[in-house]
Amino acid sequence: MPRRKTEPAAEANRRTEVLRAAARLFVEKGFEATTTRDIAEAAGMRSGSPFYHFRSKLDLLKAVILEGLAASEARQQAAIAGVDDPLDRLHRLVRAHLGSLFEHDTNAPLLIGETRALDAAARRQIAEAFDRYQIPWQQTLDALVAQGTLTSAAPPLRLWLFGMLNWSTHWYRPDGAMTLDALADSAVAMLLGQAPG
Amino acid sequence: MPRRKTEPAAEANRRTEVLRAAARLFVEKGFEATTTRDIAEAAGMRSGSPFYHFRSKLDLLKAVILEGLAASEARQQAAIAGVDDPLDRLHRLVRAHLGSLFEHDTNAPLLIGETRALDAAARRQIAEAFDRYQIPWQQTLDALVAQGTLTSAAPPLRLWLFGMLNWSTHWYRPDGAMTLDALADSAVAMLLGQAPG
DNA sequence: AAAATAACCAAGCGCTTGCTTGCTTAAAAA
DNA sequence: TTTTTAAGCAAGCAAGCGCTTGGTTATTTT
Repeated sequence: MPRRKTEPAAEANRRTEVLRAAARLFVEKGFEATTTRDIAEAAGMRSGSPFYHFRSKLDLLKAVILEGLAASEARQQAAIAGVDDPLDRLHRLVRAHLGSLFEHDTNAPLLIGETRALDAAARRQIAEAFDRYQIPWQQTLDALVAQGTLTSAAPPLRLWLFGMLNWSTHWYRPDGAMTLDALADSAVAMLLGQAPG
Repeated sequence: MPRRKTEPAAEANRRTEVLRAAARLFVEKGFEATTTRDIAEAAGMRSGSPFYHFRSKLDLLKAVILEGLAASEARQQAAIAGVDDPLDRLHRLVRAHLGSLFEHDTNAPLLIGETRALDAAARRQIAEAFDRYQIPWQQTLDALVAQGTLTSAAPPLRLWLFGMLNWSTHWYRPDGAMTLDALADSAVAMLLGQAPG
């Protein structure tokens, strides 16, 4: 029984609510520290009910990461569509990524560390999705080299960049003095060697 | 009964073996996913024995992080002792930090994320230790600004740098083609804006 | 030699965990 | 109107969890 008789047929899948609750808790407390009871309660259900929508807790983790990553990818595509200038593109990529980390409710990149718990097949699938996500980054870095703004775009550069952005979740607070735009500016300046505008 | 009658009085504290085993497992599988039985087995004990040396699993985590951090600090001090040139100092700081991440057996920086599990008092204590660890970094960055090698050393710069190094644990493999020295070179080059030597 | 201590082991307690099973009911399909 | 389906709930099971307790033995101290 759908626990609400009102709202005729509109409301979207209840599965999504479980997914969102799980994503938030996984990020907040970590995968292992989050119980399926926590998730059920956060979604307003009884303890066994999430298992109607997901076969196992691991399955739920996999879905959280993959669907969250897909959302970040969509956000990324929207941010750079039609933008040709490489520096502008880079800035938008950085800003969109930080947005996925701090603004969105399903921030997948944070959960890379939790993939430990998954089996090899799931890990490979997630790694492939991450690789796809990073393709526009490498292309943009290459373009910056071609126009002389950067001197080299060997693969480690992209990984350094990606890493420094992801780690910012350990120190940046969105409600602090620094805006997300300023954070993005700072990151780009760091990459370009503090050559200020 | 100390399980070995040989080795008269030499062998160091058995506590240390528990600590090391815990450190390795916490890094490998994460704090929550590691059971006290895992730790006991890795140290060659029965399941309850670690609790002779540590009051609780959380206490063990705290000790792993604090003592690991102290070891990294010692390594850091040894690396920069008597070195005056700022760029040389920076390079040594970076190299020593990567060494703590990949070579040492108790690599504390990786466990920052696991402090979630600890109470506020322990977290504060660890944060203070981390702040101490970062003091030489900020000093060196300031010196690089003073000599004109960097244009700015505002606090985010140090955090970006620290973050990109720490995140390298997600992609760098010490047994791969790239040596740790080369990795350190690459990181410094990234910070200086790819101005190659 | 006697007493104290350090460093465990063997056994298990109470609780939490992921997950299952059988039932129920609102809504949709026939 | 009857039947089927989607979406749960109530209850609980077996395994695993952190941790305790009471004893045991090699070593150290007195």
